[in-house]
Amino acid sequence: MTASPASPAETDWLHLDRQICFSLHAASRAFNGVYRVILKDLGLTYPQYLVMLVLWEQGDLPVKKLGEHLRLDSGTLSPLVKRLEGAGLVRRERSAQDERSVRVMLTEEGDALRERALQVPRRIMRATGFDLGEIADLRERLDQLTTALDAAALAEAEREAG
Amino acid sequence: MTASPASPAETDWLHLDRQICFSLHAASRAFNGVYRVILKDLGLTYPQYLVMLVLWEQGDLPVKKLGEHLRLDSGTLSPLVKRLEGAGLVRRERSAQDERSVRVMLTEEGDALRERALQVPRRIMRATGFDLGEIADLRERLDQLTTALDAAALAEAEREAG
DNA sequence: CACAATTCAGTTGCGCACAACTAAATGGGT
DNA sequence: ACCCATTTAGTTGTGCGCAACTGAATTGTG
Repeated sequence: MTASPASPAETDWLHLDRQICFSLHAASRAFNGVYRVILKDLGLTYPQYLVMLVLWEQGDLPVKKLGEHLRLDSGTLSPLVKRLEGAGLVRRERSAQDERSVRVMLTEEGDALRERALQVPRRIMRATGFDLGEIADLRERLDQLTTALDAAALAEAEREAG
Repeated sequence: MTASPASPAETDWLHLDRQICFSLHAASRAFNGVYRVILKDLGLTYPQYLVMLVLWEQGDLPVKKLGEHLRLDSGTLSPLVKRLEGAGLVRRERSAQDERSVRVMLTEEGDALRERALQVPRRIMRATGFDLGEIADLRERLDQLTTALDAAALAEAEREAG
């Protein structure tokens, strides 16, 4: 078999793919792991923390809007919000104007948790070992990747349907 | 509380954190989504594909070694491998030398699937819109991140225990 | 040799992600 | 006014990830 330095041989693509998807998969889980440890103090999981961050920043929101901010659907959010409600951090209230809509509102306790959460981001930053610039750069790449991937997934899905 | 213009005010950290963890979370799910669509042809999920990639590359392996390659424990791997076995892609065989160990081996069908999987990496590459160099660069950053995060999670866990 | 500690696979329980579905409320078109 | 498509939450089922545990086999130590 001859060497092909320009583009990898057919077979090597799988090896490459293994490296790439493993890296992202592992990074995501590692991130999740650090958040899990740090958030244990607050009694939150990582996705629950994401929901709380949105509520602290945006104020009360209907489930639908929450889902748009986080790209999560009701299948994920409904039980998650229910657990936050069980923890006393959040109330749910069906809208009077539109009875389909359910507004998720911070309780006093949920609002108070924000103070304790203020320490989280710096502990995460320290854990990454990255500075602000590196994080911003990584974030930009990831967002770029996400945009491209979402578009591609849509195209693939349509290729199948249409 | 005095203002500190050099670094963001206490409150802004949460906003920043929201952006960062959302970006990684979203990228991971977007990646997963593209793989899901593309792998549907092969009848594999994304983590199942990862396992198959390792087996195609390394040959038969005990569950333990599989877990080391993928950083997954038996709680995740046992049922996953069982499903691969159910799909006829893999056999499990308890080692004669060490009866604790279970060897995961490709069936003929599992080995044959490799041919059809060869098309996957390039479809993924196309979906990302990145070239080889950009992907390699991103991969390097992610690995760097994972290493730092794993070390930090360990340190946090030890801080708690000790 | 005997006994304790360790290793390995598997199970259970919980939470998340997502597809597919249900049910109720709303809004538009005729 | 009526019907129908759409919107919004929620439920169900499947699979992954991880912690905590069980049970069997192996290894190390006295």
